[in-house]
Amino acid sequence: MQSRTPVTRASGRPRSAEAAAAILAATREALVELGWSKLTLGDVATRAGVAKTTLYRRWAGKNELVVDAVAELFDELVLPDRGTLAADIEGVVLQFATILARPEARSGLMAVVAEATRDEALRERIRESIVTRQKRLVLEGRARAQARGELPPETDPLEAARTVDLIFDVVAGAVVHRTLVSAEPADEDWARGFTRVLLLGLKGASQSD
Amino acid sequence: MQSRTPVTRASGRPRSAEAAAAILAATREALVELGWSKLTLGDVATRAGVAKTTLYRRWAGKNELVVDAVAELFDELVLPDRGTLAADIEGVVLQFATILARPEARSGLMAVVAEATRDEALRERIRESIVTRQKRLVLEGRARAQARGELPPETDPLEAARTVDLIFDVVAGAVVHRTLVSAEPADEDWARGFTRVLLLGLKGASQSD
Amino acid sequence: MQSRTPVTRASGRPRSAEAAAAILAATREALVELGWSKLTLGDVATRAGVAKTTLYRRWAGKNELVVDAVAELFDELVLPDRGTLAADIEGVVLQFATILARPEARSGLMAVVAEATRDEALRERIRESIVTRQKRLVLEGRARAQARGELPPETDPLEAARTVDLIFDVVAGAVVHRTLVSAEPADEDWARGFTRVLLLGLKGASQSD
Amino acid sequence: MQSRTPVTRASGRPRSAEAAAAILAATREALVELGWSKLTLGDVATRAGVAKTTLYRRWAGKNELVVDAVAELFDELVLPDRGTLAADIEGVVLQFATILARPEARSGLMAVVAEATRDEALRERIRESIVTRQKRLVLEGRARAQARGELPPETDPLEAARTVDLIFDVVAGAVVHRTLVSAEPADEDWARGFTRVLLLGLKGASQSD
DNA sequence: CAGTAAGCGAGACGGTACGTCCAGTCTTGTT
DNA sequence: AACAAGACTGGACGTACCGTCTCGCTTACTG
Repeated sequence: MQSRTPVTRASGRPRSAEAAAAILAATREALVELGWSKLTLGDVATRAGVAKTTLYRRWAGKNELVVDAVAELFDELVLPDRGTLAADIEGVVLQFATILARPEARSGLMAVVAEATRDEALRERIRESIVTRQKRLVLEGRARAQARGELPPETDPLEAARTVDLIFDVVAGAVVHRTLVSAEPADEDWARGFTRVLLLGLKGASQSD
Repeated sequence: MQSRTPVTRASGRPRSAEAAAAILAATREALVELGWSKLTLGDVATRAGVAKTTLYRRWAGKNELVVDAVAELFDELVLPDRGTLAADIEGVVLQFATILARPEARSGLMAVVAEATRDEALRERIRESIVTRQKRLVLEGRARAQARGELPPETDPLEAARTVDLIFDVVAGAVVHRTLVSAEPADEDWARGFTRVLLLGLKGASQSD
Repeated sequence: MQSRTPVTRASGRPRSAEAAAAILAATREALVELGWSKLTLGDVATRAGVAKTTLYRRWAGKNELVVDAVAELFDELVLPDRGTLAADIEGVVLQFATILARPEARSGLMAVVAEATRDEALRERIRESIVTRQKRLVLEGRARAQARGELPPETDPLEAARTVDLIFDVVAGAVVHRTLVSAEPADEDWARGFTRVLLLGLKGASQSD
Repeated sequence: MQSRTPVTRASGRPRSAEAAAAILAATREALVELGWSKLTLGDVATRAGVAKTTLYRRWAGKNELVVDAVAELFDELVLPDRGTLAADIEGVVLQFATILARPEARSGLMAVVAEATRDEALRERIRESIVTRQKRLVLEGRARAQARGELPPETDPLEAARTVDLIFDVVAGAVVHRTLVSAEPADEDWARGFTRVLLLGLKGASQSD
């Protein structure tokens, strides 16, 4: 995720590659069973079959560890090709809702966002590992719709970027709010209704520009 | 917020009314300075000039206390009468963004939502104290728009309720996601763009029903 | 040992008297089983059925705790009345050797002395709790010998004090060195030989003054 | 101190001779600065410019290392020829007190003795490296006094050995107790008083045998 | 208006987790 | 094979809070 090929040939025993994977898996497992607030790093280390020091050597604390553990979950998201833009969006919305239905994602994501309200570095880490990385879905979706002729090619690149951000916040925000704050399921019906409003809104906005 | 009218006339010394207010104020103060995770109930008690036992006699723990402390913040929200539905919505969106810019709200709200992912009772408490209570804004807004003739009177009450929920999740979710996850400001420009998409979407959806 | 009657009526829950006793007993028990270096305060707390915090609330660390635990052991020493000064001294020497044969005394005393080489406060605590307290034996022995007419009443008080110190260092030092450094038993034969040399030396020195 | 002459000609790279010396010197340096309990083998290795593995290849642990480091200090002791037995003894006593005034000796010696109370192998190592080695001073002193005619040649070899042990324990024990437990200086005055008592006692004891 | 039941401040209590430090071992590549 | 470097497991450290408890004191309703 960060260093590809170490330029300076490190001396001493190299860090175990297995350890990092085991720790992240153990973190997700513990999030499922215990949730954020009862997750302890000592317990994660034990589950991973690793000493606490090994864990602290690689992550500064609970926040950083959980961001990394949760970020991997969202990499599962793919843009399905269902033939129409509306169907594609509905598909992503449902996938997203499915991930947010998993306890490790629910608990981990919100807690980390809460912590980030007071920690600029953590905020940046979230933006980098999660937000920016997943905006790819919006970009792909638009490109595919343009290829199909459903959307015209964008003319103003700045405006286009602003629209991508807006779509991302609206989609992700609505799903998160529905499932976590309102605590109602984001099922197919809901996804269909939401997608319709979103697409009509976007279409109307682009025409009346 | 908890007991309205005590049915069983309590004997013994009654609970100090000042204490509750001082504790909630101290909680918000501590949230500002320390954030959720570093806020300790011992510290809150000290700030409020109260013993820890007094605090525990009224709230079961950190979560419950913070829900109450944060819920009060959202009672500030009012629906401004700016003449058009679009302007009214923009006004509420900006007010909401302003509250979410305050550290006690950012940190407290998200943390409590995170905890609620694993605590049904807390989830219910949030729904009751925050979500349901603030849906009044959507209802008022619709009523006012209908009075102005901007919207037709609803025909299907079930569909109408579903739309209220959708609007609430989209508005609240988008603002929260924009400010807390994407960590970008929800300023006037953004509010205008967002409102336009939302209204066009809703209008289109209601016509093509 | 320290506060007789609390003048200022303490507020809050009073400290448990049983806890202190249980902790000191547990400390001696752990010293027997584990020795100084493997004794951990967490283990002592567990044995005493007490939380670690309770232990730390009363003692600053391992050193202070062990000084107190060991000091009590030496309070068992009494000056037997065996009829002659020589016999009395032999008796004390053997009692002292018996105590030093107990593992909690051996291990605890020397370790604490070792730590005290770099800690003036600890040195003072040892002097107060052990050295000064046990010099009473030398004083009593002299008084009894004077009453029997075995020793003349002292004339120069400064010289007398210096002699008490010398006797104490020679007796305690020889027994400790014999048992702990040379690692040979301080049995009756040895005690008899040692006492004879000591008494003859003291008698000779006082005559040739 | 450990391997005299390697019988089996070792293959591979031979052990660095400088390393051992550097480690022992670093150990004494660390004892001075940190004392026994805060001395860490990692720090010693760093000071000696050596890897931890090198250190562990030669010593089993902290105890063994410190015994060796401290034992060398006592090899400085020599029996001065001041003309009379009394003066010779006073000289050794003062030399011994001087060494014990050095922090590396105080702290290291007592700590190692404390550890030895629960470790027979370490006890044996101390007896071998320090006790037996330094008894030479008592033997030399007696021989010299006999040559001068101050003492008669011994007749009973068993009794003579017992006396050597007694003298050693009394001298070493008194000095150690005086300086480390009572925490008073063993200066010239004290040495003179102590020596007088010791010699008179020994003389009296040998006459009345 | 005396009695009494509950509330109150203070702070000790049994626990649990923290994040750090060190012991002693192991795994690299280098000498 | 010894070496420097440094990651590894394991375990104790001393601290910080949690939520409970036990004090002595205060307050307002009740009989």
